[in-house]
Amino acid sequence: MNNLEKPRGGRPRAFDPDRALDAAMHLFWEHGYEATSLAMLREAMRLTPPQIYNAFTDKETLFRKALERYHQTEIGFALEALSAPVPTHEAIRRLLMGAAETYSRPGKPGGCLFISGGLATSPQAQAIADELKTYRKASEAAIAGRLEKGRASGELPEGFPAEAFAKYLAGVMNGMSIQARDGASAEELRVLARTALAVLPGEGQKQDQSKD
Amino acid sequence: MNNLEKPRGGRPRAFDPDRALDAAMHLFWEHGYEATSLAMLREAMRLTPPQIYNAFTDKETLFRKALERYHQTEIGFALEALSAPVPTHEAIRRLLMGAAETYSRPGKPGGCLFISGGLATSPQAQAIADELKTYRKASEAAIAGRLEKGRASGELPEGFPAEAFAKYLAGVMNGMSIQARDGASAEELRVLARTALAVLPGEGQKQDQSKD
DNA sequence: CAGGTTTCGTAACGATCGATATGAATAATT
DNA sequence: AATTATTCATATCGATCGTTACGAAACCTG
Repeated sequence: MNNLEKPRGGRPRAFDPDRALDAAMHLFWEHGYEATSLAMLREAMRLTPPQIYNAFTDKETLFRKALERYHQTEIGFALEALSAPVPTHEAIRRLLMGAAETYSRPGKPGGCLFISGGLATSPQAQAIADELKTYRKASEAAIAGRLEKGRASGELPEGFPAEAFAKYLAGVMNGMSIQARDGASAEELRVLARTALAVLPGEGQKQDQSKD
Repeated sequence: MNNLEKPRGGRPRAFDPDRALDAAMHLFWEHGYEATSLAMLREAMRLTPPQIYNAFTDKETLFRKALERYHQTEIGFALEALSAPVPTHEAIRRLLMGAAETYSRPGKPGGCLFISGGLATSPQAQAIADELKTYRKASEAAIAGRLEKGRASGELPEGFPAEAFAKYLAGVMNGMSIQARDGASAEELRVLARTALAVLPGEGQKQDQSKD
């Protein structure tokens, strides 16, 4: 499982597994798990089928590793925002603004892989759908954790419904992902995010639609 | 194209096309366009392949007719809400609350067919993805139209950004669709909708989270 | 250099995909 | 009754799906 493990011998790889995984990730990001065929992967990764299967076991394992890589390389903004030593409102603002940028980055597929990867799947790919759902639920839980922290510190009201609010914020981010896929620009997503932020207590509750 | 047109002769159909189309619609709703195979459709519609192809031309046409039927039979709440002779805030409230119910109806697939039907597709199904996007954009435009009407009538402020707000509301509904697919209950979706509504001017701007 | 190990390229596997050819069966029309 | 039109059921089409034998090639260890 570790890329750093040295083999005891044998013919060396003629390709960089991480670069190949990157190509696969972008393809899954664009077309989803099931709609991405081995033929497409073969062309994008510039590998033969046996090379893919030797390095990544099978299509499902390749997709799971693509998810891990996406989590590590593409959406670090989320953990950064939620763990930054800033007020709760600012943390959530960074989260939504980061999503606005990340979901509409030029040269990358629009939206979030955790959604585009497979929302409605065939029964055979149910495990993949479940895996993606797990990632989405983890995001929602992370938001809830940050909000509860804000409530504990007194930034948010006593009876603030952290979980319900996290479900709202996660829902907004999911919606942004779809809007991004439908062509929304980074600026449009920022405006959407700013509107969504207006319901969160803190930061003086400004209701205007002017730019930052 | 019309179900009411009488044939000049020939053997009569041994099935009800509308019931068969309903079965297909639910299957597409659950699994999306590409992940729904003819074998699955054959079983759910209780028809043989030639029956399906004779009545609906091909899989793509069947899906498009399923979209039309979904639009007519499942999401009438949207047009009702937006065309009802009620204040703007109430119209939008009905829209979001209707979505909360419709996206989590027992016995039906979670979420909205216009999203679950195919968000990320193979290149061969690009036309289907475009068609779904057109439906989503039409929804957003309908919301924008209702908001502009509210602005024109003086219910909303002079410079109210109807289109940007419509993009926010459409995004929230898209997010609700995904939350519904991830198992959110009608009540959870109503809470989400109520939170989202708080940013819309009118109705006294109440910020509490209590039930209706 | 011989033995062991891993990856290489070529070719093809069985399963499933969407879609159809074929001819019998059932209706309205003449 | 004969003709025409449409749907029926059976069987199967070629293409693509994910996956894998197979043997040669390229490295490390002894």
